[in-house]
Amino acid sequence: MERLTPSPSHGGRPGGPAPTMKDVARLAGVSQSTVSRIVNNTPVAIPVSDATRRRVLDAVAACGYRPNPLARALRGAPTMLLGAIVRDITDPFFAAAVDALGRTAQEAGYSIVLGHARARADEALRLASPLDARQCDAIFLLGDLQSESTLIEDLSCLSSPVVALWHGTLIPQFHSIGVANHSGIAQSLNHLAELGHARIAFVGAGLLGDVREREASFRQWHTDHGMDIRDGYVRHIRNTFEGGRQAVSELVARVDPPTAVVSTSDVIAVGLVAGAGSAGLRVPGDLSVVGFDDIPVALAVTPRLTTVAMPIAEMAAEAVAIARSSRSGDMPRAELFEPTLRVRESTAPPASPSISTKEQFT
Amino acid sequence: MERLTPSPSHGGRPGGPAPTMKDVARLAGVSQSTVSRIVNNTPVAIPVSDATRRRVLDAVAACGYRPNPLARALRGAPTMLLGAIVRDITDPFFAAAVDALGRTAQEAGYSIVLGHARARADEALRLASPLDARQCDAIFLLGDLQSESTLIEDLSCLSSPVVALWHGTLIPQFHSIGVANHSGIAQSLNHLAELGHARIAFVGAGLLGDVREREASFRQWHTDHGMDIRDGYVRHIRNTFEGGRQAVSELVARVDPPTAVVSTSDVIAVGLVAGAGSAGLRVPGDLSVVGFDDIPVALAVTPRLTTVAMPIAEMAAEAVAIARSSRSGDMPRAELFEPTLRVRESTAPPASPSISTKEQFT
DNA sequence: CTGAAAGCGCTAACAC
DNA sequence: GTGTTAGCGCTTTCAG
Repeated sequence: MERLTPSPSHGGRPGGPAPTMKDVARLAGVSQSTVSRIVNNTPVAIPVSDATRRRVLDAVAACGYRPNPLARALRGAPTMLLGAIVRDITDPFFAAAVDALGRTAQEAGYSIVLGHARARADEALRLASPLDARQCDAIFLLGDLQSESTLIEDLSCLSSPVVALWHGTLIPQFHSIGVANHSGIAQSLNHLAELGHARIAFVGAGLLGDVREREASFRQWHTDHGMDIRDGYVRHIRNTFEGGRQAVSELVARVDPPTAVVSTSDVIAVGLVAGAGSAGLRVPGDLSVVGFDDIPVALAVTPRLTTVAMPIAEMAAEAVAIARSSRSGDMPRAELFEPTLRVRESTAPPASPSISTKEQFT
Repeated sequence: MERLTPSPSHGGRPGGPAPTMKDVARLAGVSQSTVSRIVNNTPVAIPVSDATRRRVLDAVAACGYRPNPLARALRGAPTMLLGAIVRDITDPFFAAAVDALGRTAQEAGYSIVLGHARARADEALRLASPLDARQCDAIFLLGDLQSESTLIEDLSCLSSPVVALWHGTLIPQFHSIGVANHSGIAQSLNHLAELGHARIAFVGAGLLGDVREREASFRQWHTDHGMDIRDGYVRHIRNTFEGGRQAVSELVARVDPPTAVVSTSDVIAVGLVAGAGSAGLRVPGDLSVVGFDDIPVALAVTPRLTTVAMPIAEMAAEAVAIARSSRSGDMPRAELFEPTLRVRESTAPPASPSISTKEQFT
């Protein structure tokens, strides 16, 4: 099997200027265009002679030539770079999303460039967008970035396709891939209702689109079922473990504590479980908890989290597919994926004074 | 304040070909080179006339011109792209590392390109490295990638600087930034020893460099202190929550269970705590647990993890600094950062039959 | 003070 | 079958 890359013995001295196509041409005693044809396997009416091909390929190997992607890109070739603009890669859900994107991208030969959400109002036009869109064949928006309005505007006058994932509220000018939040929340609440819960709280990170939708669904579901939501049962916190911890400590201090909590992420839910533990409550005995996302950390706690799972990999694959197939000028497409509730150990019927926790737990 | 980017009203129609420098020149009625000078603020003996400058700047704004980074890069300008090759972004520690890298990078105007660790032995020379190094001004290796020997070899005959972070065992040809694993483990063990622990187990993800070093340090410490390590007290698992869970269940099933465990990551440690909970053990009462990394998830469990923290941000900043300052041909530099033990709630003196857990917990 | 022209590394007509 | 040539968008001498 042929080596793909130069080893030092091939003459590719580190530090030396990279060999160009011209060097190969000189070495093989042919013209530059011939090298180009052979290297690119350009389909041509009458093929290249085998002798020349050999000579050129040998020269390529000899000097460790590799085509310069920049020059190719300048000529209009795709850069094979996909931009992913994500607010916070530290959020395990988005880390998972980037990973999924990376995997599908890789299969198609692309790499992922991480963009920065925070727009910088800097010196000059040259850094209009830190991740300059022209270097990428497509841009993915991960999460709700509506607040970055200049970003959105920048992106909307761009020739490369933009796909928004998990943006929550729609951005009309871009393709979009989202999750059916309403269904996810309804599944969670139906599950809790079947278990017998009537006092259910909601804990979500404020502001962002998907979360907002989930909260709306939470309210809608209560309306649909003729149930009231008690004052203070809907809490807005930051999307952190600590946020979950705090929220639960406030919730259980009430005179009418909830018997169950649905949260908008597993990060929060894990914090909820930890906080419940610190407060001396058992989960699910004293408090049932439902998460959202089904990221690895959902299995990191005892009890393992009941949570809403999304087909992240499929969504990422679809995003890449849309990006690749979309021609500029196409109508933006919008797709919604169905989430599924994964019932695990963090939900159970609410405790009632007469029955011990153990017995209720089917 | 000036807008940095074209809005549609400026004529930057989405989909239309991006305006080039030539367009601006025509629009302003000057030559292309003049535009270049003005746009780049080229310092020149006798400056450009204010009238021309105005005209050009107006033209730039009018057509929404933005320089093409590809063309600049072709001319030798830096691409402002930094490659980060990371085995698994899903590992919260490396997500944090990438985030830190991204932040420092951003401050300097760079973006991060995610590379793929898994080398592909594909069709032709054109995709020698999926993340072609020539597109990046520098490459960062995150974690131990020694196993990807072709990657290492590829990278070593490269003109751009390569910095290896958290590689564990040294890669002689690259700059390297690591953590003093020995110190971290020693701090953990000293802490446990002071608490009175004598039966301490080690749980680590196998194979990789930093982990290997940590295991060696664990053994070294025991030797230095004239202590034996019992058979089966050193366990190799995958770096997952589940791995930690399983490990603890095996450990506590022994006739001589350990009273404390040190692990090579917080992910494992959290799994350990969860597993202990499932097994009916209290942490730290029945089992003390020490993690490594001090990532957010360390606070996600009850009790909060005692763990070894690394100055991730400083390390990332130093990596970027080295990358920027390094000229090809420089001697590789190696730097070691000192970790610090953060004592929290997951460690306490070992239970002794006569004293209740509560009382021991200072 | 400004313009003309060469060329970065590569591809794609077009010749021969 | 292979070579010549003209750019892709930009920077940079070198002339005016």
